[in-house]
Amino acid sequence: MSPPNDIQRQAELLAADAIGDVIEHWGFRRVLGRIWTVLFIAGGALSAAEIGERLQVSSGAMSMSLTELQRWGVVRRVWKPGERKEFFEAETDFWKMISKVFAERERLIADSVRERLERASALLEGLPPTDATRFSLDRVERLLSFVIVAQTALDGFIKSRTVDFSRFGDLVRFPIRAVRSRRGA
Amino acid sequence: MSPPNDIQRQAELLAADAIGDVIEHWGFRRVLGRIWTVLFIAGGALSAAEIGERLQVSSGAMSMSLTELQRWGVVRRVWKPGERKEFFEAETDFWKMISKVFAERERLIADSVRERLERASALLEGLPPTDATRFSLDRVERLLSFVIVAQTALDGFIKSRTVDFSRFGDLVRFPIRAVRSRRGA
DNA sequence: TTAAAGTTTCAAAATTCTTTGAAAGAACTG
DNA sequence: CAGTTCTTTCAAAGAATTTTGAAACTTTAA
Repeated sequence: MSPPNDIQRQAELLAADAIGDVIEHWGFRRVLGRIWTVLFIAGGALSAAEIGERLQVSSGAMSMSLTELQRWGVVRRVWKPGERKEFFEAETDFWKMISKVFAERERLIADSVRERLERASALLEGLPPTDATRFSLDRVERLLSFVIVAQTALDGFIKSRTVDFSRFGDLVRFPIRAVRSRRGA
Repeated sequence: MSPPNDIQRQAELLAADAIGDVIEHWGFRRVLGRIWTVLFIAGGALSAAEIGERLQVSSGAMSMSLTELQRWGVVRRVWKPGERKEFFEAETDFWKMISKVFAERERLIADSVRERLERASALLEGLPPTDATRFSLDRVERLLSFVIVAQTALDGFIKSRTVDFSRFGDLVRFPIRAVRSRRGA
């Protein structure tokens, strides 16, 4: 019979892999989810070496992954008195993590996407207005509106934990100017 | 001076790349977003060859990408009378696309994740109940609760276009049994 | 200051993902 | 039916991402 410790580790890995998959489906590296899960289940702070051993991850990868997890605000670095090495613990507030990750993600691409769509729109506006260019322009502006509406909705969600996307339909049904002017209201 | 067509194409590519980036940040291949965008801006149905030419994508990649886009329900295949080849057009209803994609994503991993977390939980329940195993068990059950709450919220969002994640805090504050039993209520 | 312990960096290796293009397969046409 | 056109498949190539591990760096303690 294997010592209880082994079974506990096995359960831990099973859970870590499951959450790793979830995290991967949302566009992060699987190992980030696995590390966070090990810390979350452990409860107490663990050293990088300890985590690396349990998950079979090299010291280099651990260092990089832990830095990244901290950037996303889902893992904290802590020091224990008398101990030389650094320890890490998981953030346990799910909402905090979700909102931070959403906010960070948005921040990373929002501006560049809007800037490019605006540039595309400007290019089309500079063209002689045929039916074809007017149509394309309308479509590009719909994309831009969508991006703005989605960003606004996401911001609201982060602030209030609540979203209502009912107005999304407007992006299909109404002339684009009407939708966009409503944004501030 | 370049003919207007070139500028229109340039604008199209600019927008396609921008939306490609958005889509990539949400875990899909960039080319899927680029193809959808070209179709969306074009409005009318285009052939695979036509799209491939505009985006510089091989016929093989086009075929695979278009199949995938159809699986996600964001592009439709259409036939034109008298034309031998197939044409494609973009779904334009943003909400339809978002909800379908969320639903499909969830379907793909939900069961396997829950099954593994339940297995981990069962393993820990089979262990002699020390403080350590009880703690780990609590944490694994919190993860399972979180996954269930998130899935329920996502399902609700897809149905009603509305989410309220206020209860998320419960996953941190309350004993886990209380949170999970509340689920049905 | 030196040694020890621990962490970070980064080039190379390994792995995974994506694309290509040729061949096979369908579907239509005369 | 044979030829033509178009689509799909898939093995190999290419690209991108991730991981490793050794060297460089940092911090602490004596």
